[in-house]
Amino acid sequence: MTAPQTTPAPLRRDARENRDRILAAARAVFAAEGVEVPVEEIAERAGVGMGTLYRRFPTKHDLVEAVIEESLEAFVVAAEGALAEDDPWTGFTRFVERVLELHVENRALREVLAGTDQGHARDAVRKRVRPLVRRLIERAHADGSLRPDFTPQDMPLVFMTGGRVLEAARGVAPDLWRRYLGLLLDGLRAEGATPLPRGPLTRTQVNRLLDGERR
Amino acid sequence: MTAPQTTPAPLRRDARENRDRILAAARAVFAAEGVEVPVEEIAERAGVGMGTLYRRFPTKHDLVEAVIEESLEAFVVAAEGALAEDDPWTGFTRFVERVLELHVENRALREVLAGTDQGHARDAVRKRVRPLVRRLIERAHADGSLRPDFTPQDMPLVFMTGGRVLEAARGVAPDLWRRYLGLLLDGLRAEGATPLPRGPLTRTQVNRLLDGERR
DNA sequence: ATATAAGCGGAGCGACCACTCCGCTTCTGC
DNA sequence: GCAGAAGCGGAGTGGTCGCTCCGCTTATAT
Repeated sequence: MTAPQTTPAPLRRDARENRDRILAAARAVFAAEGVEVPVEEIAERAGVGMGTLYRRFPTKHDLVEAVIEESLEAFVVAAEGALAEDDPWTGFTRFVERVLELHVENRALREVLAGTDQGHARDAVRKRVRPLVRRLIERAHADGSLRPDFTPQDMPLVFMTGGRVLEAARGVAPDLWRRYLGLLLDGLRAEGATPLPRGPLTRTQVNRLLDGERR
Repeated sequence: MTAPQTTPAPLRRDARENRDRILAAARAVFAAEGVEVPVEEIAERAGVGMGTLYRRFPTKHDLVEAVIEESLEAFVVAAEGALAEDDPWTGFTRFVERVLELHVENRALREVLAGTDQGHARDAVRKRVRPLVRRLIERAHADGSLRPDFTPQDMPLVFMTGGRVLEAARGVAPDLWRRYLGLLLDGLRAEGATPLPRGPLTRTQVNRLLDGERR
């Protein structure tokens, strides 16, 4: 077996151009309309046939993954930027804010992050972001700004709910999420925090939740 | 024209029984699985054919309306119960809590309330609940427990986000919403409230949001 | 130039779902 | 008990969407 050395064989020039056009179209359409759009719309916009699209991306999911991977990078950048902030509370809030801003620009991003459709790219990014988020939270705990019972496992609650407001108000008041976030963040401050009626999820539970509990 | 006097003509006994069985099946199935279930599943469970179901309820939407109407009543009851509470803050929180408890029991309820699929029954209930909620909020403002910049137009944010947590965690931790609600409610207290980055929606905007901004 | 592998487009397939049509059955008033 | 209106079931229709198939076209190496 000489298997591992699999170079994918170079594409013909026209094929490569078409691939690029497909990716560009998918980027634009997914960001603007979300991942629910029919594949045909992307093929049309890219000026190629269905056959061409499916030869390059055997599955709609593959196409989504390819496109979303780039956007997910911004997620990591947001976390790094937030850690660069001097004040821990500011860092924490900037991170949340920045991530939600990314969701505004890119509808597919939210659907993939919040959705339950497995996804290699998504998992990889989550793994990279996790330690950064942990430090963000630890710093804010340490300086007494973030309520001590808030754990990294609570982070999905913030993004899920913020994203929900965003999506619902899109087209009526695209920045309503900022108001909601203001309310929630006041609840995340250490000052005036009240005991919570139940503990956080375990890491395992978070994963099961994000992967879409087995049906 | 002798129009207005339209009595709907009484059903034959067997027809009436079938109608009841359809409603019972729909109630159970919608509550457990949500409104997305195929109509056929309800027909099957009721032991009737598609023809029978559609003669009684010309549209899936009609069936949903018929079933949801009863559940919506509990919504009004929750608001009344909350007003009976002596302490305004307790009343306010009990209301939110009770509504979310209703969502746990009935998946369709959330989809209809949070969804954007018009709905006569939904609108009627909203109209009835509105003054109750206003009083609930005014009371809590007056005694200084609820932050003064929280308005009735912010209420949908609470239910939308609470419902989102509920739905996401269903099957992993059905009561996770209580933890989330604890965090949010701490943000709704007057004590320690911080200025919000943007004002509330107008009533018109709320309506447009709840009706699913024209597409 | 030409052979050939790589690439192409788009009609069509299969699965799903709301909804309809119509020949047969059953209740009910007389 | 019987006529006829009311009711019934379930195969079929039309629309959507992901994905496939295959006869034709085109880049490229010689």
